[in-house]
Amino acid sequence: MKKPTVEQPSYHHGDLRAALVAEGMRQLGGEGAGDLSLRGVARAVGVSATAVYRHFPDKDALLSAIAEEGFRLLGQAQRAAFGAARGAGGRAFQASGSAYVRFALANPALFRLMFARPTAASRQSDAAAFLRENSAISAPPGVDRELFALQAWSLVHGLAMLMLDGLAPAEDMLIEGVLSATLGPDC
Amino acid sequence: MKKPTVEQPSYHHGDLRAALVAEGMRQLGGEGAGDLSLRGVARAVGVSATAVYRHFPDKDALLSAIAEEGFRLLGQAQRAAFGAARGAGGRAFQASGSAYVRFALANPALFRLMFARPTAASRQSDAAAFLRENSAISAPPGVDRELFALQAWSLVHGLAMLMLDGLAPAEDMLIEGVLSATLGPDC
DNA sequence: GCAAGATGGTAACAGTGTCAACATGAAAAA
DNA sequence: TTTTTCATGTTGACACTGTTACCATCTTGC
Repeated sequence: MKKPTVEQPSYHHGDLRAALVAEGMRQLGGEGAGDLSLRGVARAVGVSATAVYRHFPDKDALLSAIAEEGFRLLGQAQRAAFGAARGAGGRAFQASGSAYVRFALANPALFRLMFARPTAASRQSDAAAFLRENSAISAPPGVDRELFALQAWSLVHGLAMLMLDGLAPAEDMLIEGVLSATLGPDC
Repeated sequence: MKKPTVEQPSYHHGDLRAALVAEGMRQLGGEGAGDLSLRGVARAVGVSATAVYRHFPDKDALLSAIAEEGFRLLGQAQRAAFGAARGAGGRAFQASGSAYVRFALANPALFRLMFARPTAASRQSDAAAFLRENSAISAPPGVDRELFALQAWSLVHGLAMLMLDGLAPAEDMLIEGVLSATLGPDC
């Protein structure tokens, strides 16, 4: 019996876990509103609400998985921006910071979700690790590198949050202005 | 008929709106968990769930009122720290920033609530106004004051959020370190 | 004193997260 | 191949939530 590569409704879904995470990302995508419901994503995937519990112990676990995927994408965006700017010969670290903020603005609901959970402060390591590495590279000589990293992270994270909340206008020029003022012209 | 100053159960509550906001603050207080329920605060106040709707059009309005009160307290804490530090002769602006972060750490749930609503980016003016005023005073000469204000705000807000999320250890020394590094030794 | 409006309560509805019990199908054991 | 086992998906139910329509009570201006 051949494996059906086309969509063919069957009792077993195949890879429900991935589908749930993907659908969750989709519902949060764009300018999407705040909270998604477990039943909602299950419905969208075409599966019963309780089927989710075969793959996640509870709703929070599903949200955490989605957040994790978000952190993966964020790290990826940062790396891409860093590489591109370094290739073009300048301000690579600042470029990665700017990518951080732009990612938040492009995926507001996802970004909020990623940081709105006191639980599970473990798996953010991807984005965090990137920041630490590259801040070590980009730190001005003579300053504590850990401190510089935290400072840079605080700056971009705070700016992203404030813009998301509408407390600062979400303009690209403003992002560059704030970042270059702190990170210095040679980052 | 004299007005009873002691607690005496009566059909009409007296000042239910204020009581609801107060109870909401109380439930969010301390290390308190995430979200509070409309029915929950109503129950705690000793009133029916639907009585809330005589004072707030919906749950979001109640949360907004609580958030507003939070902003009032935050501004108050900042002002106090600023005044005290100036009296003691130094680093007043940095002190207000440090107060910002410490407020967030002392009231995690409230702080999250305050900034977790895309709606109503209007009434934060209290804390925001304070920041603008005093950053104008404290800005180093020759830099855009609006930009300096936003930069400072981003830094403290980001630091507060990261510490709340457990992505940076919530240590007082670290706060001072991050703030003094950016705001300069003469703020 | 009385009508009117502000403030409170009850009952109900749709929607949610979650659990227990059952159904199905695919892979392991015979 | 047949059988057993186990991961995966379903149905039904429960307690809880925000919200609405309607009824009860108190306060107050005439």
